[in-house]
Amino acid sequence: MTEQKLTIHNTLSRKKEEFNPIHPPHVGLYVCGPTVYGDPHLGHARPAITFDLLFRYLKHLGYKVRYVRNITDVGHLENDADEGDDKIAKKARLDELEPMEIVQYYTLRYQRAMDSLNVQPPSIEPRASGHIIEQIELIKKILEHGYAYVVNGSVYFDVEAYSKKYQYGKLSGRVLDDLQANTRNLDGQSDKRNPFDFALWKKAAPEHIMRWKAHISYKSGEKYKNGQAKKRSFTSLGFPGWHLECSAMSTKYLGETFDIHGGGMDLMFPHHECEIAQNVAADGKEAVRYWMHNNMITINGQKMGKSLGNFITLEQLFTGSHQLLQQAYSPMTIRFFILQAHYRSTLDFSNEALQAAEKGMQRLLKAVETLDKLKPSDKSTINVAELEKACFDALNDDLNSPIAISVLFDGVRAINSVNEGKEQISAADLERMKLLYHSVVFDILGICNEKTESGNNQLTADLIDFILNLRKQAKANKDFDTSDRIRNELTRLGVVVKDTKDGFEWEIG
RNA sequence: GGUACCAUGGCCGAGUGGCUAGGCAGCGGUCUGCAAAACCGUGUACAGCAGUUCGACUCUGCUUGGUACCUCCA
Repeated sequence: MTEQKLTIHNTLSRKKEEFNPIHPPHVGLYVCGPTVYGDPHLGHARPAITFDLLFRYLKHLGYKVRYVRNITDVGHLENDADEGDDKIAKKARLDELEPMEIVQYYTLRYQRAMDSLNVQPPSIEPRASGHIIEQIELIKKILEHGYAYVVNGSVYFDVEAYSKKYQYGKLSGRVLDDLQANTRNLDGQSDKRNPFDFALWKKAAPEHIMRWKAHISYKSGEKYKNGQAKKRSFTSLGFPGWHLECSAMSTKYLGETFDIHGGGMDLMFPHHECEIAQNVAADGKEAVRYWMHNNMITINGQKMGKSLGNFITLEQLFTGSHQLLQQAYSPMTIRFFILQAHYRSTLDFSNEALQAAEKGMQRLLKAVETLDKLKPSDKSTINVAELEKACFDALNDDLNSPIAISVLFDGVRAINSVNEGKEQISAADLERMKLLYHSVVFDILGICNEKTESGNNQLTADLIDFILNLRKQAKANKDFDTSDRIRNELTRLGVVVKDTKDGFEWEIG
């Protein structure tokens, strides 16, 4: 369909690169999912929708994609100090619930929100807690290769040792010396040799409610006099470090090397940096070919984040129940809003911007409906091929959805002009146009028409049609008192009446 | 403090060394009993200063302002 190939921006090289999968037609895609200890918010929607677009587009291009998006349900600490709390354990303690109750509750809330945003479920959605064994195996390998050390039952990654051979910080552009100088050291509390070391396994205090027994035996670097490697072993009741889960699960489901790893830009350091280090330390090679990072959503120019307390949950957005919101915004409005900005730009939230997105999307969807009503002519005065090319060129250019959408809007004007008889379209071009809009709008951008599915059943629809036909009669008889009364009453009941050339339209608003 | 990034018309938001992105709002028009809706048309903006260039919003330097990461965050 297109001559141009898909290029994607690789964070590693900071350049757009042509996308070539390792084992075509298969593509392995891993994206960092949520830590399920709170309601999903607008920030969660961005990576989900960004990588949903990628997922959908790769499939459109004919690739067979295995998309893995994890659920973090253990190991994500409140802070990096040794006394750091596990987020889920903490929430569980506060609410007097089993940690897995918290996990279950928020996982379902997340999935439901993603569903309403028309985000397709990933192929595999693994949980960290279900992969403790894999994570312990990984720790063992890293210990045997000499890039980790054991202190008081906890295991830490030895960044300094790793840096002698490999470049720690290459993804985020950080230099070890800077890290050394600038990392906060919480005085004396730490078992770590260096403040920038990170935990692979944390020994848990007895009151810690989420912990697993790890029995780790490994060949240490030390040797007996006869040359045999000394074996060491220890048992520790604890839990895995946050960064470990993604390394373990991506390797398990996508292999030691795979194509694309995505996530929010805020995860670049330290999370993804640590992930690279863990994979290299364990297997001697980097796992990921292309790193993709979406930018943040801002609110009044400031990052929206859980820790900043300025986030809006998706439910609040859908229902309009937040002091910053002037109205409710439908899931599709949110989706369209996010797609109207490029995924690597920050996107500023405002009521005005969301309202603009809402109206724009309605215009686009209306035109897609109009497309089905168009009458073909002998020839075309509009260039569908050019439109199509511009649209796919944009998508191929690092998923430039805002440009693709702007091209679609050019087409909207053409569609409306044909409808008004100002332009003409041939039967073949009309088919091509329909195919283009259906595949780009519905399949790739994943926009669906929400209007039709609101709770109005057939009886209601028939009744409203009946009443409006009475009004139409009244109008024909110039009985405007009656016609206005009907319109006003329907408006009061929430039915928006729109007069058209040959009759009326209505919708429940 | 260190390291990045950004600065575009009323708002959101693309992009480029010379040729109008797009959406929303506004304005003008078509339609209409009125209104609404819908549709059509319409806007030369690119933080400031200096430099490179035939030509810069786009390249370079400086200034100012802002943001992010360095601690958990999508």
